[in-house]
Amino acid sequence: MAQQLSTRAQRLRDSGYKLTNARLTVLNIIETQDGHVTSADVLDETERVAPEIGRASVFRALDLFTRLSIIRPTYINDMTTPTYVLLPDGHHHHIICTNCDRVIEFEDCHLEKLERDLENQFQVHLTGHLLEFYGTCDMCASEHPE
Amino acid sequence: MAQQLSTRAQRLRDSGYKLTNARLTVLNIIETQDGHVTSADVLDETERVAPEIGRASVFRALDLFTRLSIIRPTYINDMTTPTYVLLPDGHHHHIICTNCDRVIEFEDCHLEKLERDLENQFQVHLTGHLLEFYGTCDMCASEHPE
DNA sequence: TTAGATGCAAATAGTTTGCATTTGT
DNA sequence: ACAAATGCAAACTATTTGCATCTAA
Repeated sequence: MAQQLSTRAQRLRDSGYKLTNARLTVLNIIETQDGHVTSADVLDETERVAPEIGRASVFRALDLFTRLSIIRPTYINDMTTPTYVLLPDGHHHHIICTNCDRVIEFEDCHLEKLERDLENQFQVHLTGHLLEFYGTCDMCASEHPE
Repeated sequence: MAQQLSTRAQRLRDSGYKLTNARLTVLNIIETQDGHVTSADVLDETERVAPEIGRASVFRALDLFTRLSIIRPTYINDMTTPTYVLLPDGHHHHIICTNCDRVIEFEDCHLEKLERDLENQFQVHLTGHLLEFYGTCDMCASEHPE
């Protein structure tokens, strides 16, 4: 297991979890496809890259990463399978077209102040956030007669 | 079908969808439990209230309401089943404790300006948004040795 | 050394489908 | 009247489980 340790991998270890081949492989896949991945994407890629890793371990890793706020499952276009998004610096933002399911990512959210206010108000310690806007994109607006 | 038409029901009709018993029942269930519901919750309640409504129609309704930004599926504590949240005025905000899965809702998000900026920047028409913060709540902070 | 993590394959759930029938408009 | 939506039950698909084995620390 001679993979480089990403910051996130170190975070895993710091939280007391073993850096196993399954976990590092899954993490690496998610980081490489940096953006949105479904469990199916990860399963396929894992199968290709390291077929000895079992399906269950992939799900266990996704679950663990979610609890650590490394990724976050959301529903993009599929009711059945979540799409996992990396929370690069603890946050992620995108616009989802509810007509064609296209995803547009954007950077600035200006939520730092709100985050601090909420921490004070509710006495919580916040580690990340996800902001999703829904609507129709330009292509759908023009094509769509309805 | 002598139910009162909620604003959302009218929105359904205005969008050209039929106001069927299945849809109105599901919508009513979600509005009544106003907050978070899983598909299982809705299925159970539908079974209780109107057993003649088929499972498939419930899912079809949830899917339709999602596309209309009336509700939005999210992951609260279950990787497998989405929790649907009402987007009361097109938006919803909450804090999820990644340790105990408690959900804290809050009102103000001050995202109106960002929303308008994004509409201009990407030429989209936005109908709603969801903002989730992740972290640990006060109770977990005190109990948690780790 | 040993608790924690894995891989496997079978079991479980959750959701979708196809189609004849019904229903809102 | 008739396209749209439904209910049903079977088919699917995604995820989880139990357990013997393995491995990172």
